[in-house]
Order: sequence, then structure tokens, then C-alpha cells
Amino acid sequence: MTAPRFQRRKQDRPAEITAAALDAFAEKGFAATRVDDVAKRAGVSKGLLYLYFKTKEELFKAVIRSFVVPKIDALKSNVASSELSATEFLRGPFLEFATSLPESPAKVLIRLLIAEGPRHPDLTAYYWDNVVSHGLAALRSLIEKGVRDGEFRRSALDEFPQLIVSPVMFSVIWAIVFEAHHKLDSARLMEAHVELLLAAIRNPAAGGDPS
Amino acid sequence: MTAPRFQRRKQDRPAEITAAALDAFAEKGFAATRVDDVAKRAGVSKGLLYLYFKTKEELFKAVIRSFVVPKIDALKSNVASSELSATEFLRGPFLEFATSLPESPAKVLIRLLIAEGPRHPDLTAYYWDNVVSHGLAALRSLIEKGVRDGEFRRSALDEFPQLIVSPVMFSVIWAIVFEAHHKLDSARLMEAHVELLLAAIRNPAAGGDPS
DNA sequence: ATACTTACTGACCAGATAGTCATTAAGGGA
DNA sequence: TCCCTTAATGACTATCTGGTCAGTAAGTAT
Repeated sequence: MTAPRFQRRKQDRPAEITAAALDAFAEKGFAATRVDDVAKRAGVSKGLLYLYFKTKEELFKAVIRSFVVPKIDALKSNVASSELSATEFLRGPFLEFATSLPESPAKVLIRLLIAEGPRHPDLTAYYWDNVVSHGLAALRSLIEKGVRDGEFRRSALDEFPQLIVSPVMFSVIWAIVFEAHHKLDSARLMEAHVELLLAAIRNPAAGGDPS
Repeated sequence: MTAPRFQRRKQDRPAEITAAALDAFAEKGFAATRVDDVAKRAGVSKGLLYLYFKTKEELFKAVIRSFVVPKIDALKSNVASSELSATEFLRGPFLEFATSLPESPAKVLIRLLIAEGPRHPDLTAYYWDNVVSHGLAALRSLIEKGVRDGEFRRSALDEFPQLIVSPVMFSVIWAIVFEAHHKLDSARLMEAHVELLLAAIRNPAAGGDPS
């Protein structure tokens, strides 16, 4: 009649453990997080955790990877809906993405990457290959399309698409550091950014803009 | 005839120790740095370190403070040289400041603040009071001046001066994470940013711009 | 029922490290 | 030259924690 002391759920454990680890890392950072604490949050013994992840570092990497992959998929599906003009894309999907990021798990990932990245070259390489390079390429082609269609003039954005996303990163950092005491309305910040950007690169030779 | 085993240099020790600590933190981050290692780098016994700093955390805070203060002074003296027009200021002193930051100790401070800030509310408060709020105020008054003088049109920058510095922060983060494998020419990035910014907010009613 | 595989537990250990303190000696004053 | 204050040392400890492993019991096949 006694409830079983545990269940065997080989399929689900890894995901549950990485989720618990993300929570813990979000609160304390990697180094200050105890493996025992992660195990407790996942409702699992420390021994089991070590059955699925060889070391604490492996766990760390698995956390990054497991939350990066879905993010990329979301990004790709966003870019796929590209019947929009470049301007519309910036005001629509891009703005939405940029606004949601500072409140998503990405915030934690970014903190971890900044804090621990320099000690994990393979991780930053992975992140570069799977996220940053794709993101930059997408931005570049977006700008290129805008220019081709006559919406945008040529500008330094060709070379530095980073300028499109730097306020996004800024918002995330702000949220990490000042969240508690100095809120930043990142939605409106991003709107302002997009409008400034469009004002700067709009092709003066082309038809006017309704705004 | 034997050289003395140590010298008593009460005045210099704290600065030497915080400098050593900055180096160590830059390499390993706060949590992974051993107090013993800091002491060795400073050429001092661990016991002495604890004579000047009550705990490792106190040392951490002292490091942040001791490198923030000079940075602020530099900033203030920069702003003081304000016979320049707003446009000239952005293209001159601001650009210089923005370009130098990613290679300065500020890089380390920012990494530490992102990594450990959430666990040290008093530190982020200090940083806010002494750096961020002043910086934002300076940017606001710069924009205001530009508008007053007819150089700039009113824009969202009034409300979000953060947009002026977000690429600076971006450059710093980039340097922290991808330094080794994907250099970013932050000088040219910042130039591009300033020109885009000016293109966006230049007052169309005013006299043209030579560029 | 019974035997068998293996997911899971939890007590344990070895190494590391923040912080202490009794002791030493530098260096200035009388 | 001899004190005497205190800057500085370094050995020591209490604790903490990543990682191990012998044993336990959940589930499955027969």
C-alpha cells in the first residue's frame, strides 16, 4: 500500500535536470551552484544526476545546448515568414523577438555565457556556430533585401549588422544587472531603436513612409 | 647582510592587492579565484590580505570601487571639455571613450558586474549611483543641447539615451565572449554607429552636414 | 510468482579553500 | 643600541562539495 519511493523515468530525467539546473544557475551562477541543489530541485538524488551527466561542467554545457536549440528553431521559423518587406519585418517579427528576449531564459544563458564563456572555449564556439553566425547572416540578408528593394540606402549596416541587435543585448544586460531597482521599458526602447534605424537608412529616393 | 624577508608598506598594500585581484578575477571570475592566488600575485601572504580586507567579498567590492572611481573622473573631465557642439562631441570625445572601453579594465568590471551583480545588490546600487545615472544624465544633457542649438530634431533619444551607448556595451560583451576567435573592429563599429545616429536625428531644417 | 535488469538512492570520501591566530621581525623613536 | 608597536607571515582548521559506489527496489519478461 505504500507509495513507491521513486519512479523510473529514464526518458524525462535529463530534461528535468537541465531545467532545474537552469533555475539554479539563474539564481546563483554556475560556480556558486551546488550539484546537490540542482538534484534537489529536480527531485532526484545527486547520484542519479551523475548517471546522466559525467561532471558538473558537462551539465553546464548540456544546459546551454538544451536551451539554445529551441531558441534557434524559433528564430528560423520567424525568418521563414519572409513575405514581409524589410521594413515590415523590422517593425514586426524582429521587434517582437527583441522585446521578448530580455524576459526569456535567454537572459540566463547570456549571463552564463558572459560569466563562464572565457573558461569554456568550446562552448562559445558552439554558441557562435549555432546562434551568432546564423543571426548575423540573417540580419545581413535582411538589409541586403531592403537595399535591393529600394527601401534602404546603402549604409554601414552592411558591414555591421550588429548595430541592429546591440540594443537588444543592452536590454538583456540591463535586466540582468538592474532589474530589481531600475526597470527599463524594453519594448518601447526597441520601438524607438527601430524607428531611429529606419530614419537613418530609409532610402530618400524611394516613396515616403507613413509614419 | 641578508635581505629583509619583507617590507612594511601599509600605504601601498591595499592598491597592490586590489590590482592583483583584478587580474585574477579577469582570468577566472570571482568564484573560481582563490584568495591564496590573489595573495601570491600581490607578493603577499594570505594572512596579510585578510588584514586589509575582512572577507573575499569585501575584497571583491573594493576591487570594483577602486577601479570605478578613476573611470568616473576620466568621464567627468571629458564632459567638462564641452565647448564642442553636440555633433562634434559625439564624433570626438564620445567616440574615443567608446572605442577605448572594450580594451580597458572596464571590460573586466562589466563582466564581474554581470556575473556577480545579482548577488550583490549593494554593489549594483553603488554602480548605478556613481556611474550609470551620471552617464545617462550626461547623455541626456548632450542631446538636449543638440536640440536647443538646432543641430538635432526631437527624437526618442530624449527618453532613451541608452540607445547612444548600447553599441559600446555590445562591443564590450563581444570582446569578453568572442575576443579570441572573432575580432570585432570596435573603432569602426562605433564610427558607423555615430554616423547612423547622426543621420537619424540630424535636424533637416538646419544647415547641411559636411559629411 | 520468480528471476533479472537497471534506474535510482544516499552514505561516504578525498581534496580544496575561506578564514584564523600564534609567532616573527621590520623599522621608527628614545 | 635597545625597545616596542604593528605589519606581515604561514601553518592550521573547520567546513564544504564534487564525485563515487555498494546496495536497493522499480519495472519487465517469462
